[in-house]
Order: sequence, then C-alpha cells, then structure tokens
Amino acid sequence: MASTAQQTQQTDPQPKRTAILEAALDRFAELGVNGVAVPDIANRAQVGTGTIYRYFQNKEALVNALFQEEKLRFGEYLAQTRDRQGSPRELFNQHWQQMVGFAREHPKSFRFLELQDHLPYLDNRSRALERQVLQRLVKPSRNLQQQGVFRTDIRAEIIMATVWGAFVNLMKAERAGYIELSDKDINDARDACWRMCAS
Amino acid sequence: MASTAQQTQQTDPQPKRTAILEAALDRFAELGVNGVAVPDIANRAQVGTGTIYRYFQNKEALVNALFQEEKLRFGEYLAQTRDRQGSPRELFNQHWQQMVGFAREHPKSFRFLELQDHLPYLDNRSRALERQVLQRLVKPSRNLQQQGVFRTDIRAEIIMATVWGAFVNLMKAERAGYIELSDKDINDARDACWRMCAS
Amino acid sequence: MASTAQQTQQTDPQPKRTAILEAALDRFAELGVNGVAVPDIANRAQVGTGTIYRYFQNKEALVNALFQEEKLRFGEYLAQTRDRQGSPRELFNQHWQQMVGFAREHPKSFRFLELQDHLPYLDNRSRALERQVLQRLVKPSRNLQQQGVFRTDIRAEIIMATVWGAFVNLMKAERAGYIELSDKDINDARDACWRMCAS
Amino acid sequence: MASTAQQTQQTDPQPKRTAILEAALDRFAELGVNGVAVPDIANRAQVGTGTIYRYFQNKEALVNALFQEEKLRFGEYLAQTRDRQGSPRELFNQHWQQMVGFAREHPKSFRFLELQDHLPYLDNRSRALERQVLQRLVKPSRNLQQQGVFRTDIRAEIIMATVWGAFVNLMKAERAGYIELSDKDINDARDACWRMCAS
DNA sequence: GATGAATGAGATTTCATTCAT
DNA sequence: TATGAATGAAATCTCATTCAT
Repeated sequence: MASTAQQTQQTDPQPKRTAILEAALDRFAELGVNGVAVPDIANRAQVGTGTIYRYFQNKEALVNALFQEEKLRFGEYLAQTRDRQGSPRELFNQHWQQMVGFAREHPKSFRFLELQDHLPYLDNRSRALERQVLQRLVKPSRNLQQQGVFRTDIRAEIIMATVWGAFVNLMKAERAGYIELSDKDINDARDACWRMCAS
Repeated sequence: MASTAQQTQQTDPQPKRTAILEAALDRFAELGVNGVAVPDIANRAQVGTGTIYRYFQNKEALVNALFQEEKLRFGEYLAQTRDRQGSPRELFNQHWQQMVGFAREHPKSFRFLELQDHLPYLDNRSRALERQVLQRLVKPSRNLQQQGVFRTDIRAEIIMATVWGAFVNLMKAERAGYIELSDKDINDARDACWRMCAS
Repeated sequence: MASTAQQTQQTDPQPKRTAILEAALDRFAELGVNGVAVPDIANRAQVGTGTIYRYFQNKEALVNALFQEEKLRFGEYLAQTRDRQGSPRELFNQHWQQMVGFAREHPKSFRFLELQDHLPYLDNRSRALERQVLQRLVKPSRNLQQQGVFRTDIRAEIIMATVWGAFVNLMKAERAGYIELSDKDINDARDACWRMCAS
Repeated sequence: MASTAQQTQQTDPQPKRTAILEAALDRFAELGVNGVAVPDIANRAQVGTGTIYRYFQNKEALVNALFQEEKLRFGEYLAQTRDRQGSPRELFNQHWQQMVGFAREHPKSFRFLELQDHLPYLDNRSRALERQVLQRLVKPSRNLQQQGVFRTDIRAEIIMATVWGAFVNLMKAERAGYIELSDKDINDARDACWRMCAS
C-alpha cells in the first residue's frame, strides 16, 4: 500500500521519545511501573538518563504519556475499518476478534493497559481518555440494543463492562499460567458472551 | 454456635501479627503495595518497625502472607454454609450474591486481591493458593455441567474465568468511577452471566 | 561553676541532630550552602545520609533550622549579662565588644549568618527571627536616643543598620584578605561609629 | 563628547557575549549564582546553550567575567567626572550620592556585586580587581586625611570599609524588606558617616 | 560560529532493613 | 520479645557541559 510505503519513508520526528516509550512499555509490561528504575528504561532505550527528563517532566508523566499513547493505539485498533456488512452476530464476532487481535499483536501494551492497576498515578487526562475509549466499546452495544438484537432490559454500560471483563480475565488467567487458551476456548467465550447479550 | 462464642472469647495468640496484616491491607488497598512504606504500616499497626520483621522475613513475605490470608478468607467466604436446597438457578444466584457480598463487606480485601497486579512478587505458595481458590469456583460450574444445567460445549474453567472476570470488571469500573452500580445493574449482570452458561 | 558542671553531665538529648547541625555549619561556612552536598554533611557528622532526613525534611529545612539556631545563639550572645553600670560610652563599647566577641569566638557562625546571602531560601520563620534579633540591636540605640546621648535627628533603625553594616564589612574585608584588622583598627572603627551616633 | 557619540553609533562587536552577560546578571541578581542553570541564561539571552561556552570556558568563568565587568562598571561610575570644586563636605556628599546612584540605577549589578557571597568561586583576577576598585574608594579618604579634613588617627582603609559597609547594609536591609529607606534616611546616614570621619 | 538536543555525573531524597537497647 | 532510630543502597531528578549538525 502506498500509505505504508510512505510511512516507512517518513522518519520519526522524535526517535528518542519513541525509543523511550517503547523501552518503558517493555519494562513496565514485565515488571510493573514500580518495578522499573528510570535509568533501566534509559539503558534499554539506548539513551542517557537525562534525556528521559527532556521529554517527560518526571516518571509519573512518562507513565501517563505511555498510558495515553497505548490507550489511543488500542482505540484505533478497535476502530480499524472492517467489514460493515454481515449479520449482527458476525459484527459481534468481528468485534471480539479485534479484542483478541490487540491482545495477541500487542501483548505488552495489553498487559500494561489492562493487567495492571494504574489508579494511584493516572492523571485526569489519562482517566478521561480511558473513559472515552471505553465509551467506544459501549456504543456498539447500544446500537445493537436499538436494533433489537441485544436485550434492552440491561444497561449498555453493564453489558460492555461484563463482556470486556470476561475477555480481560481470560487473558489474565492465561498470563498467570492458570489456564491455557485454545482458539476454541476463545471462541467459546465469545459465543457465551453473545448469549449473554442477545435478546 | 458454640465455636463462634468461643472464638470471640479466645484472645488472638498473635495480636501484633494480626494488627500488622490489618494495617498492611488497609494501606495496600488504597495505595498499592509499592505505594506504602513499611514504617507506615508499622505506625498504623501501632507497632515498632522492627516488629514487622519479627513476623515476616521482609516486605515481600508480608505481601505474600497477606495475599494468602485474604485469599483464604475469600475462599472461606465463598464456602459459607448456605441453603443447598433450591433450583440450580437459585444456587447460581446465591453464588453470585456471595461474590457481591465479599466485595461489599471486605472492600479492602477485594481491592487488594483482585484489582491490583501482584504477579511480579507473588511466590509459589501464593500462586498455588490462588489457583486452588479459583478451582473452588470452577467446581460448581463443573457440577452444573454434569447435571445438564450448564452447557457442556465449553470448558468449566472458561465459564468460570468469564463469569468471574465479568464480575470483577464491574467492581473495577465502579471503583474507578466509570460507572455507578445499582442493585438492579448487579442483578442484570448476574442474569446475563446465567444466560451465558445455561444450556 | 556548678551550672557548667551540670551541663557537662547532661547528655545531649539529640546528639545526632546536634552533630548534623555542627557539621552543616562547618561546611556551609566554608563553601556556602550550595557548595555542600548532603552526604558530605553526613560524613562529617559521622552519620548516615538518611539520618539527616529523619531530623530535617530536606536540605532547605536544614539550612533554615541552622540559620535559626545560630541567629538565636547570636541573639543570646548579645544579651549576655554585662556590666549595666558605666557611662553610655562604656555601654556602647561593651556592645561593640560583644559583636567582636561573637565574630571571633564563633567565626563559622558569623560567616554563615552574615557573610552569605540566604534570601533565596530563607523561610518566613527565619526571616522573622532575623528581624527580631535585629530589633534587639535597635533597642539600645533607641534608649540612648531617649537619654539624649544619641542624636535624635536620625531613625534608630538607620543608626543600627549603619553601625552593624560597618562592623560586618570590616569582618568581611578581613575574611577576604583585603585588610588586616588590629585591635586598634577595631577600636578605631568603634570610636568612629560612636561619633556617628553621639549627639 | 565625541567618543560617547561614536560609542552609541558603534555596533557591539560581540552582541551575543553582551546578551549573555546581561541575561546572567539578570538571573544571578535575582536567584544567586547557584540558583540559575546555564540553559536558563541562554534562553533569556536568546542564544544557544553552546554559545555561552564559546565565549566563556565554563560557568565559573562566566561568573568571574560578569563580576569583573560589573566591578569595572561600578568603578567607572564612581570615577564619573563631577564637580571637583566645592568644599570637602560637598565632595563627600557627591561621593555618597554616587554610591546611591549606582545602587539605584544599576540595582541588579549592585545586588550581584555586593549582596551575594562570591568568595568560593572568585578567581585571582576578580579578587585583584575588587581590591583595586576598593582602593579607589580608599584614595579620597586618604586625600581628605592629608588635607586635614578627615581624622588621621584611623587608617583610611578602615574608614572606607566602615562607610562602605554602612551604605551596603542599608541597601541590604531595604532589599530584605527590613526597613524602608526615604531620601532623608539616606542623607541622614550620609551625614552620620561624615561625622564618623571628619576631624 | 551558532545551536540546542543529548548526556551522565552527581545531587537530593526515599525506604527496606538492621540492631542496640 | 519489641522497639524505632539509624542506615546506606538505590531511586528520582538536575544541570554543567559536549558535540553533531
């Protein structure tokens, strides 16, 4: 694709910033935010310690910037153009597949975003963004309710929180080594969630 | 019950240890394990800092001990004698209510156990215990499957992880201020989960 | 003297705090507040670095505490019981001698207090205390004015600031190696200051 | 004068150097030498950070260069052509007015030069220059002594240090907010100093 | 010459842990 | 056994200086 070709030609305008965020994601996903020292991130990013403080006011600001970038990346991933055709059931499956796809293709991002507790240091912008991305997940539920496909005796927010929680916990249990997830398992869970919502 | 009466008369054989664990839960639930300094725990427990190290080898051991105590408390809560009579649906509802009850009656315990990421420092014992308690949640699913009440085309572990994840995420979203949960919402989610599992 | 004997028997209730303040005065007097790192103070005080932060919230608080202790010490030095007899001129000379005595007996204290610019980091308490000690120097001027000994066509504050400034600058010039001060020089300056004020 | 007219037409041969020194004086006067980071000076001077190091070997060299420039400026200010006529008293008053004028017209310069402690980093050239400028203040005292106007029973250096110290301390107390100085106060102090010296 | 992003040594500060009492 | 003052290793962060452009 032309756009891809162009992208590869475009040079990152802030390669160090990018390297820092990548390194931070890498370490945070593995050890948690508090398990990683700033110089460790600098090392992995092949950057001086002080450089991190040129791009981010302090460690907390770095965490929030990373959180926001990854939440946005996640939001964009979910919004990827996809076949708008198909039955509601097929659309639901596509949605689910999108969630799986993100967790599989961006495992560090997923671990950092969803498997850790950031409440103690997230700033308002981060929390607003998280809310906003969650709202994007609520919308399809609401649409399906209006189409009479999803039950209407339950709030769309609750449907979303339930499905999303189910999904995240599957990933969490796999990550902790408590279960192994085959493709069938994931599809089974998907179908169970459909049953949960369908009228 | 006599045993209960006795228990209340029994003096705690290790009151300091208990005070430390209580204080630790209190602070950990609010600020996360890494947000709390050991002397802070000692202060809140009305105990010398060094005393903590008489009962626990180090901070990590304290975290693991607390995790295990609370997981056990949670397991026992779930196992509380209840009406074994009733339809499968009623039993499921009782189960769900048990989960809600724990989260409501022991909010600190719930936050600490379920809303934080402990993977980086949990030891084998803690992880084995978590597994074990999760298994207790799997069993009812398996039973209901064997009775033909739950669908059998999906593994009991997956059912459990899904329902449990749905529940935890509701609590998480409430804690983060992203949704407000009425009793109806919680019951709606319960019924949705039932639909998910029932054959 | 009995009081002295008692003092030597009294043990300092906070020997570490005292050692830290002593070490800090020592280094600050020589290199200025910004020329000294906290671990240097700790080393000289034979104390762990962290110990300093048990007694003082941060470096700035240490500077302010030291400033206040030394200002007080200076104030007390000036207030030392002395011969209340004697002519105004003799009293003035005693006053001057007191100032000389402090600068000579507590050279580090004098350098730290008077030859450095603390404005950028002094807190309100420190500034209030400095004001207060300066007021103690204003009072004798005012008294002598009321007795008709000092001229009254000039504000007591101005007299004080002038005499005190003259004295401090003599010490400063000596410290910088720009002049050498004999006893005669110091007495000459004293007499000059007397002429300045006397009616 | 022709030379002055030319000077105003001449473009500064080193405008960046001048901008750096101006910016440094500005910041140093306010925050002290150690309170100002080199890049801050560069920003205010509208100059790249590295540029500072083209004109000055390091920060200490910059401080010394600035100190010397300002001391010279002060020396020149004092030497400004003035009415050589007039009684000794009038000459003394003119001298005093010169000091006041410098402090009022070049407050940053005055604060930097006189209200801060530079001893720890002044180099030999700076200290020699300071001595030299002070000598210029000593000379008039010596002259007046030789004319029999000033008392001769006190060294000219002592007279000078005393008068100068009195003056500086008035300014310092005003700067610290400890006193407010009216024109009358300043003139009163001047007259007091005259009395100090006059035979 | 001029720049300013990048650097890393070094400063400040925290906190898990120890140990004398 | 219990204490909590003391510790210093390690974390966070700053800033004088360099160097590729």
